[in-house]
Amino acid sequence: MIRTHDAGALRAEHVGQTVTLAGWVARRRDHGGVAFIDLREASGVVQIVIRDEAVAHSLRSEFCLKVTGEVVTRKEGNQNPNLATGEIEVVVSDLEVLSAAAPLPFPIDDAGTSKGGDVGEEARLRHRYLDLRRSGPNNAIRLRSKVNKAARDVLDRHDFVEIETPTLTRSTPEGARDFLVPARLQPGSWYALPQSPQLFKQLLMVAGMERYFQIARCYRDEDFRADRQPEFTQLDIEMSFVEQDDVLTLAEEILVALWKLIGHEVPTPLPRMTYAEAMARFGSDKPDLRMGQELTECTEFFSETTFRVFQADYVGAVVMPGGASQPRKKLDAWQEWAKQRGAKGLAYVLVQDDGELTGPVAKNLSDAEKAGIAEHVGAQPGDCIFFAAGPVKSSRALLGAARLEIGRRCELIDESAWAFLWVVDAPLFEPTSDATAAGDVAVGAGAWTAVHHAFTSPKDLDTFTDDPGNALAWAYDIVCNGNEIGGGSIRIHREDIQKRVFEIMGITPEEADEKFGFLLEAFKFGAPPHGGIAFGWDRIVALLAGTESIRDVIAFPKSGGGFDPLTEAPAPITPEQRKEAGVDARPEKDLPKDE
RNA sequence: GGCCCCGUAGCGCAGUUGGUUAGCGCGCCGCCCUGUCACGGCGGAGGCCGCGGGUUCGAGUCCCGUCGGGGUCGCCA
Repeated sequence: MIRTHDAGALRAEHVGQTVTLAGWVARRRDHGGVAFIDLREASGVVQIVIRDEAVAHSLRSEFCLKVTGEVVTRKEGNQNPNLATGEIEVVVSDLEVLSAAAPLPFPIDDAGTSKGGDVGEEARLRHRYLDLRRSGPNNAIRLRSKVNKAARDVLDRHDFVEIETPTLTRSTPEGARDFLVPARLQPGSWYALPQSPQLFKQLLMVAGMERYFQIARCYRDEDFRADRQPEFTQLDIEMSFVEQDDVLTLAEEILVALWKLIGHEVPTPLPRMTYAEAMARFGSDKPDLRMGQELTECTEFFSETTFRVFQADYVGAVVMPGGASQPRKKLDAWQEWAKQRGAKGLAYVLVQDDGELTGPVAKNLSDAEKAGIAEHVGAQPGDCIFFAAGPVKSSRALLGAARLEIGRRCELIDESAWAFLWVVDAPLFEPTSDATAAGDVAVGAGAWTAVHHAFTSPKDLDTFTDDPGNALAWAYDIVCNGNEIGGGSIRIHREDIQKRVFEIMGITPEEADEKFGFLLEAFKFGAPPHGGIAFGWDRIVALLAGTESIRDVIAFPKSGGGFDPLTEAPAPITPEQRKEAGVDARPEKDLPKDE
């Protein structure tokens, strides 16, 4: 090693020793005859003292240095209690510039950042290697490594086998767009990058691995969102001979180990809620339980109403505490907010301090309705009641979004809380019209499509064909603070059940064979019952790191549009590459169109 | 794909109802400084105001288009 000691580990006990350190110039304070440099490396920071002005003068921020010197006690009054190494300093006898640094595009040092303002994300990503020298981003990536290890430790205790699956493969059944890779050796044919290792992990169960996991890269070619990257990571797990509870218990053990890293004890078992209950109470399949303001069902309450808007399949409400005093302008803004979400608007009633109901909707209510509604929805004088009426699903979704917006605006969310929740008993199918509104690549042409995926086991094997809309699945999502951080299911391992599921989804045997015949074939050879879960690793690490964006916990993330500002990928290719890759090759026969 | 916001010095930002020489902080460069730790002092350099067009006597400022970034809904588990 070039260094004899870690700079950040030096303490009073090292006084008198001659040490050689290597690191970067974090800050320099040149006084002419004497200069101080904060030398930074992975272990921390130590102050080095240079008495040779000729040596010190040319040093600049982020020069990479090797220094040799004696560790000495700092004089009384010269200690720096803000530094772990603040009782000592290293008096340099020899200094070598290992590598000089050009002027920096943005400040690296924390003090510089606090002086000069936050750095924009684009600049940070363009010089991500410098960004990662900064303490915040650096710690986030280091935390991610610890998170990986913590999970591996738990899984190792349970005899899991870590197995890598291919990234050049066939389309997997998640339903997003695939990234495609041309196959040079078979012009006209393409690999797909996996949207998840779903099919492979099931094959590994057939292969007798029994307990598989992988920290797996997944690829989905969808439009960008704050939370999304075209490539992202899952902790992917699959287990044989298990039931739902077995998977949930293991998942909880992992979550406990992860949150322990940041000093939080997650109490287990985690609460569970059915999908139906989550939708009814929170208007969401991933409720944020850090706040109250649950939705109230008012369909029954308004069953006799003469107000035409409320003569609907569903009427629900959510209360905004203190919302009655909002100025007209703010109430109008809520309408805009609702319209942005594709709703016609957001009906509201203001409960005045004297209990009188006002607002445009109030005059349409009967006296009996006016007398009872505040109590029915739990509104106090001074509150605002928002209503949504119409189809159950969209109305609840609107109220659920309103609930969260109320939480933000009224600061009802307990930011210090960690609220975990299992959402179980998800529906097996949803009407295709919901899923494929915009030409989705959903598998199958039937009236129903799988909510999770086509291999999810029905809870009731006898009745699901009769009433697909109400059939429940052995599927579960783990939710933390309103984020879905993982999900999985017990899979179908019986051929007859799988056939019936395909049938309901309108997948013909031919199509099934074309898309995942290899899996169905595998299932003919004594497939064990199995199930699993996949965690959204980027989001989990972001939560643990306390950052807003998953970009902060990815070493080299992409920015909007899938562009990497550092490498400037994606990039055009040469005509030669184009020809060789076979991008333009005409296949002998085109496959039938999707849909 | 729809809607909203932002592009001004290396970085973070200001720039009035359109007005003459576009500012501030940090950083950078030079000189000085022997106990600082967000060191300090003096001096200096650095701008296609994203790009293209238009309105105007005059555009960083107003209009149209375009590119880039961010957010959000659609989409995506």
